[in-house]
Amino acid sequence: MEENLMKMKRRDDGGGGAVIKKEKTADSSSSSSSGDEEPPPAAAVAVVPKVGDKRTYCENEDMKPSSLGKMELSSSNNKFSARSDTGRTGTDYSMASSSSRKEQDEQLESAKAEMGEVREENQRLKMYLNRIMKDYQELQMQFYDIVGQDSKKSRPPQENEHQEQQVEEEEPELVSLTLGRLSESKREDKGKASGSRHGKEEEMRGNEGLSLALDCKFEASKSEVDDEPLQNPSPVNSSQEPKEEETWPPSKAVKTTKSGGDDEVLQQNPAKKARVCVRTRCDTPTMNDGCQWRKYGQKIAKGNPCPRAYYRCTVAPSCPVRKQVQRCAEDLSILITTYEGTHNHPLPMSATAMASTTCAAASMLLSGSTSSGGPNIPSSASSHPALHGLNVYVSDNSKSKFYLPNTSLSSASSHPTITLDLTSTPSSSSSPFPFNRFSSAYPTTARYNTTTSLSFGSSESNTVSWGNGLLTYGGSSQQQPYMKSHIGGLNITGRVPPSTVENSIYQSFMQKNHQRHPQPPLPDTIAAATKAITTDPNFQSALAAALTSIIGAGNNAGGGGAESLAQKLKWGEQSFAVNGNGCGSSFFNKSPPSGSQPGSSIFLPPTALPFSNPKSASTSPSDTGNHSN
DNA sequence: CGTCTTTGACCCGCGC
DNA sequence: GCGCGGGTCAAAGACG
Repeated sequence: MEENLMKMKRRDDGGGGAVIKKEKTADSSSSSSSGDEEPPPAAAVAVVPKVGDKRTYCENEDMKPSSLGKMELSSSNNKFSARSDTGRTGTDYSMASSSSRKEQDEQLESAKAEMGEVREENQRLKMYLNRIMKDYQELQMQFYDIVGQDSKKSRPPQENEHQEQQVEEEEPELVSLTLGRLSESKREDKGKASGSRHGKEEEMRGNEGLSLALDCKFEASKSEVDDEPLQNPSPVNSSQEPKEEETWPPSKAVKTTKSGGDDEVLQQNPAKKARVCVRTRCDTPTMNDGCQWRKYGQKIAKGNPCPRAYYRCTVAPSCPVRKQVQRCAEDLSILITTYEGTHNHPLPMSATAMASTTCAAASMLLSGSTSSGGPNIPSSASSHPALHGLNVYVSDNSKSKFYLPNTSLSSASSHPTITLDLTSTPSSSSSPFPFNRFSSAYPTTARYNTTTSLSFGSSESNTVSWGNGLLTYGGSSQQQPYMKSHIGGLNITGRVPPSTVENSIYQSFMQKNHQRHPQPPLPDTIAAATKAITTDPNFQSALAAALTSIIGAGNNAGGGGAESLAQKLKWGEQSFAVNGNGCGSSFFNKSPPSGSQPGSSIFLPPTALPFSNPKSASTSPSDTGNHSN
């Protein structure tokens, strides 16, 4: 046993560099291949006239450039298509004889009508955006309030032996999240201020419009500053690790690792081996979550033809974190990643988002399971908006059926598992809409269905670390208009006055889309969740991850309307370097060439799923298609 | 040559 | 107690 551990350590030590190297290679390759993944904008672009394209429109006197601009902003391809035809018709009739006057007038009228519609839509969209902005600002303010309160609460020292309780109580308080990554300079500052959480927050607050500092009290005190956490594990954002370590006692690691800490944890709470299951849409073998993983096994689980791959975290030699990666049997495009354990090392910037999310989920799970007392943890799931905006299911394998219909992770041990459904599309439904994701496949637990879909990792076209999760709803690029609603959905997650958001965002969404997606977004659930947001600090980390992901998407936004939207989403966050520098370079260090996907950078079509590129297998390379056993 | 992935074998827990 | 299935190990091959 000891021998093996040492062996492993040696291998892990050496493996890290190689993995990184490989990852970089993968990045470059993927980024270069982004063009291939580019959504066929031909149709959309060809149809959508540019503002300056007067040849198309200006012959029609009623087509004003300003209106055209708005039209373009609305990014409604279908409508553009219609209007484009109209424009061409206008060209024709300018050469027509006066006998066709009536016909021209009719066309003109229809064009005007369309313009009116478009304007209205633009107005609505602008309103949405404004609301989003306002909501965000309010949320930010409340967040700061919460952070302030938490920091005060966390002061009282609890040095008793019951770390489990302590952690569960303190964990939310330990989190100080940074929404939106920092520029290089900011990172430096951050590092310098690692010991002073409040100072850092204030600093960021002052300098950046969007800042929730990821930090951990435990770690911050003992950790050093490092801008390159990968190479030198002295943490800039090491927040998750200590928390997770205490809240997610790794089952196997406890067995194999003789360290006292783990034993302690195990003894304290042997039954609680929380797992966080993340469902994502990903074409690639694994989702790039920013960590380095080494595959150590693969098995075909019963009920799922797709093999399950087992990975160990190799960022640190002794890191007990493991993850299982498996394709969903129902929808092979869905990747199910189950994290178990806690990083005992600083994480790369790109990995903090996922870690914080999973940490929040685990915290939510554990705290809920302890407090609610029910094995199914309904109260936990329903009362924890921590991951609202993601679909969250909580299951305790000891009782309830694991949410994955064809997967049973429960047999080995009692693993309370929380599932973050980051797939925006139903696995089996033809509808690409997240609202429709109520399916029998998830029978057990509360679900927060929102419009938010956080797609982790990098895509072949948008090669980014997971932290650069892209906001996508899994639809085609032609569904871009919905994007705004999705963003609204996210805002709902952080929105404190729920009624406003629900009414504004969801209503708007439903107004626009309920024809195609008649299923309501469970307003009660949303209301409860949003209401609980104000009281649950766990939300912070999930929100951080979510917003970070979205902002990362904005960072990747190439241009056009998406870019402007993304820029607005930055909320004044200047440190998001569009070119992939600064925070973008670190956290979203794999930004694709901007403009490669005009007007749709945020909205990756399903063909360009924002996940790890196959070559980035370094993080978890093996193709799960390989079968063994 | 060193490292990583693959994969068959083994271990262990759980249910019957 | 036995079988099943999940999880892990470790030798061998692959890869850079």
